Amino acid sequence: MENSFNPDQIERELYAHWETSDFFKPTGNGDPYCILIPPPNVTGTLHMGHAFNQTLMDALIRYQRMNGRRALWQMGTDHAGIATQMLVERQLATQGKTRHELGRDKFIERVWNWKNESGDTISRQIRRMGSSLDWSRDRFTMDDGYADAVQAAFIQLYDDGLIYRGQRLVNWDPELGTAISDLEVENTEEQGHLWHFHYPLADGATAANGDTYITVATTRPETMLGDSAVAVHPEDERYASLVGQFVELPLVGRKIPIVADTYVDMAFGTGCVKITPAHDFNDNAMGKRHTLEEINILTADAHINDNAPEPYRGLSREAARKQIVIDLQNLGLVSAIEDHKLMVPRGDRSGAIIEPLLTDQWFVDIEPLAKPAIDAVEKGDITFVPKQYENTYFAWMRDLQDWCISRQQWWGHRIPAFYDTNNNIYVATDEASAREKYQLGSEVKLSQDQDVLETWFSSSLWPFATQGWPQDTEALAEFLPSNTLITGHDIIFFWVARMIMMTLRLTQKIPFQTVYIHGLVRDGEGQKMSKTKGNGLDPLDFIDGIDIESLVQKRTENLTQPKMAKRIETMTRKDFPDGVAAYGTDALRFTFCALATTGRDVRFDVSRVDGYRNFCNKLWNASKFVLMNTADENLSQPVQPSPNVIDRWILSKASQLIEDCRLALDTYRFDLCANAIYEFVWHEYCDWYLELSKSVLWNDDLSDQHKTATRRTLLEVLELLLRISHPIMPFITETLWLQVAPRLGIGGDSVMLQNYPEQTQLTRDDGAQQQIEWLKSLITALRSIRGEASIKPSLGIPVLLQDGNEQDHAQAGNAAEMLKRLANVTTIEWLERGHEPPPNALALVGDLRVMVPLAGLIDVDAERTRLAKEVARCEADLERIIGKLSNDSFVSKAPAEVVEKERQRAQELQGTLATLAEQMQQLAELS
RNA sequence: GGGUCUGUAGCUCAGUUGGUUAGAGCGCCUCGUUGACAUCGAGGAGGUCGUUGAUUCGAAUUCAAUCAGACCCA
Repeated sequence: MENSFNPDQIERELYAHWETSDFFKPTGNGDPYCILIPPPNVTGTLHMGHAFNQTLMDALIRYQRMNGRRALWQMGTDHAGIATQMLVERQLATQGKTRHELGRDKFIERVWNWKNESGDTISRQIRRMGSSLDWSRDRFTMDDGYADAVQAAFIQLYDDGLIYRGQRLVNWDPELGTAISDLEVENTEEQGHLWHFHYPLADGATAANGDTYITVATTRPETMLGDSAVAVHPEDERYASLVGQFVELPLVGRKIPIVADTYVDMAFGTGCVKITPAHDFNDNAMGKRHTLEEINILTADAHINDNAPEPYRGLSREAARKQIVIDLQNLGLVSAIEDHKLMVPRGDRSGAIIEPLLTDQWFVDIEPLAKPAIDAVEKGDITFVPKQYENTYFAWMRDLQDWCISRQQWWGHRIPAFYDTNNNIYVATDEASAREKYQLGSEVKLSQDQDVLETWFSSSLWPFATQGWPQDTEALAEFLPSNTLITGHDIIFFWVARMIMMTLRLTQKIPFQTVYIHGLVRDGEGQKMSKTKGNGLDPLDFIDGIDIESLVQKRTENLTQPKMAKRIETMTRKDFPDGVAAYGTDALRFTFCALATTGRDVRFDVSRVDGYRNFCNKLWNASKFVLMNTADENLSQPVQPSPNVIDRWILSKASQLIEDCRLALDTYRFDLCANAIYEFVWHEYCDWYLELSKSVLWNDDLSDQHKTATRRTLLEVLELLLRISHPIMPFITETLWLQVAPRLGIGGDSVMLQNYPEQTQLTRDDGAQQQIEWLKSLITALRSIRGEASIKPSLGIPVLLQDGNEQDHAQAGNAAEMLKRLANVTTIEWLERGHEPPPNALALVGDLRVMVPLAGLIDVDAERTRLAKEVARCEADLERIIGKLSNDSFVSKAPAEVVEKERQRAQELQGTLATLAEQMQQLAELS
C-alpha cells in the first residue's frame, strides 16, 4: 500500500466500474426508495451548490441501498428554455446571424445539435462526485416521451378548465421579448429620481389652498403618457374637494379623473399618485377598482407606441423619459427632482429592466391546485425538514397569483393550441386531432400557437413524467410517490410547490413524502458565490487541484464586468496563494456532509477540506496498519467474546457509533453522522484501539488465542467502519473494503452492495467500557504530568500507585503492559496505604493516587504550578456546588437524583482537594 | 411596511425534551524523527453563550424587549 492516500488514482476507474456493473440500478426485493434529482439545467456546469446537493442525495441513496431498499436515484436534465435559447443565439451572433434569419425549424435543429454535442457537460461532472445515479433512466425534459407528458398535462388541465388564455399584465423582458415569471425577476435597490410634476386641474377647479394644479410624484416619467387617473387618499383633507374632479394630462391633453383610494400613501411624495393601469401592477389593481382605462403605450421592445402623442412615438423608454422631462420643464410643470432610491426589477437572465406589459398569455388557474397542495402538507402527507420551511411554503401558497406559463420563445414545448381565423381556441396534441376532437371541417383554417411553455411547467411534472406518465407503467407504480426530495430553499416556489400541485392534480398522488431543505453554499466571507464577484469555486478544482495561474485565469475570463478582473485577481491570489490542492472527491464530500447543519447558509471554509483530506489519509493508514498485521493468518472465523478487554471495548463502542450514524442519517443530520465517524475513527479507533492493540500483538507473553482475537477485531471494526462511512466517502471505502473484507471471509463485488451495519450485530459490554475509560484516564493523567513537566516522550518514567479500591488494583494489574506502551512507564509499584511516598507529581483517578517521583525528572516549581491550577479548578467547582446545595429551594424543589448527584460531586471534590492540599504541603517542605 | 432566520473560543460551527466541568475542527503555544500516518503524535492556552429583563430551585437552552446581521415577500 502507498504511504499516503492518493485519491486521483482510484476514483475514475472505480466509478466506471460501478456504472458498467449496473450497481446504480434498483435491485432486489426490498421496498422501493426513490430520490428525484433536481434536474440540472442542460446548459449548466457543476457549481458548489450542485456538489453539495449531490453529496447529500448520494449519501442518502447509498444508505438506503445498503439498507436493502430498491433504491432509484432518478437522473435527468431540464431544457432550460431561456438559457439555452440565449446560448445558441449568442453562438449565432458570433457568426453574424440571428434566429429570425434562420427560421424556427432550423433554429431548433441548431439547439438540438448543440445539446447533443455539449449538453452532457454537467452529467460528466456529476459522475466525478461519485453520484450513484441510475443513468440508464436518464431523462431530458424535451425527450419525446417527456414531451408527450407535457402535452397531455396541458390538454387535460385545459379540458378541466384550469388553463385559460387572457390578456393580463405580466413581467415582460423587453430584451428577450418574452414574458417571465415573477420568480425570475430580481428586485434590486438602485439610485434613481423622484420627479414632481404639476398636473393642471381641468374645468377651472382649484385645490383647498387655491392652487390650480395638483402635484404628482413619479419614479418613471415616461409612463405618464399612459396615465388614466390621479389618486389621493380618501381621508386626505388637502385633496378632499378635488375627488371626482379632473386634471388635464399635460403633453397628452387627455382629461383624467381624480379618484380616492386607500392604497395611496398620504405621507409619500405629495400624497398624489398618477395611475397608469397598463404599466404598473398596483395601478392595474386600482384601475380595476375604479374601472379606469388601460392605455398601453409601449411596444414589445419597450419603445413608445402609437397610443402616445406623435412626438414620442418610436422613442425608447429611456429617450422618452428625457424628452418628457424636458418638455414638462419647458411648460414649467416640473416642480422638483429629488434623488431617490427605488427597487428596480430586472430579469435574472438578461439583466434588462422588466416592464409590466399587457399581453395575451396562457395562465394556470392556481387556486383549485393550491388548495389540495396546502392540505397535503397540513395533513402531514408531505413533510418539510427542517419544519420551519412549511411556513415559507404556506405563506407563498396562500397568496398565489395565477401562473403565467407561456413564453415567447422557440426552444421549448410548443403550446398545443390551435386558432381558427376568428381566434377560437382548439387544444389538442396536433392539428389532426384538434379537427377530430372539435369536429372541424377542412374548410376551417387552423394555425398553432407560436409560444412555448415555460420550463418550470415541464419540470413540475418531473415526479411522474420521468416514470412514463401518462402511460400506466411499472416504474410509475413503484416510484411514485418518491421518498425524499433534497434541494435548496431557493427553489421551493419554483419547483417544489409546483410539483406538489401538478402531481396531486394529475395523478392524485403526492410527489414525495419528505422534502429536505439544505442551506445554500456561500464563500468564506458568507457572500453568495457569483461569476461577477469572482468568488465562485469549481468543485472539480477541489477534487483535481488547480494551480494559482489557472485559477486566476478561470475566474477572470468572460466577465460581464471586465473592470472587476484586477480586483478578482488580487483577491484570488490572497485567498489561494498556492492554488488549490487535489483533495479528492471523498474529502470534498465529507466536508459537505460535515457542513450540512440545519442552518440556512453554508460557508465553505477551505481549511475544512484540508482537515477531511487528512482524515481520509488517517483512515488509509489505519487500514494499512491493520492489513500489515493480519496478513499471515486465516481470520475468517469470529472470536466471541474476545478474551481481550480492548476488543470487547471497541466493539461495544462501535455499537454506539452505529446507533448514532443511523439516527443521524434517518433525521437528515449529515453533519452529526460525519462528526460521529470522524470522532470514532480518529479518536477511538486510531488513537486508542490501534495503540492498545500493539500491546497485545507485540506482547510475547500473550497466547496466540489473544492475538488472533485482536487481529480479528481489528479487521471486524475496520470493515464495519468502511461500510458505515461508505455513503459519505464512496471511493476510499470501496478501495479499502475490497482488501479488508476477504480477510474476514466476506465475499462481494462492492461495499456499496453490502448491508449498512446494524447495532444488533454487536454486543454492548459496559464492564469493558468502564475498564478502558479508567485506563484512558490513567494514561491521560500520566501524559499530562509528562507534558507539563516537559519530560521527553522517549524518557521512561516510574509510577507509584497508592490507595484506590479493589477494582483499581485488579485493573492496574491487567494494564501494566498498556501503561508501559502508551505512557512510556518503566515500572509500576504499589505503595501501601498510609505509607509516606517520596516527593512526587500526583494525579488522582477516583481515589487512586497516581504518582511520578520527582527524583530529578520534575522541577518542583513546575509541579507546584500544575497543582495550583488543579486546586483552583476544583475549588471554583466546589464553591459553585456548595452554593447550590446551601440553597434550600434547590434542595427541596430539584429532583432528588439531581441533588444527590451534586452531593456526591461535592464529596469527591472535597476528597480531591484534601489530597491536593497534602501534596502542596509536601512540595512546600521541599523548597 | 409584512415575514423568516442567525448572533456560543481568534475563525467556521455543534449543543436533542432546561441540571454538561459549555464541545469539535482549524488556527495558536510547548514538546516530540523507533517499526500505520509529520496529511503525524503528546500536552496546553483560549468562552461572563449579542444586550437587558422575565419565568424557574436552576437558563446557552423557554418567554418578552432591544441591538447587530442575513434572507424572502410587498
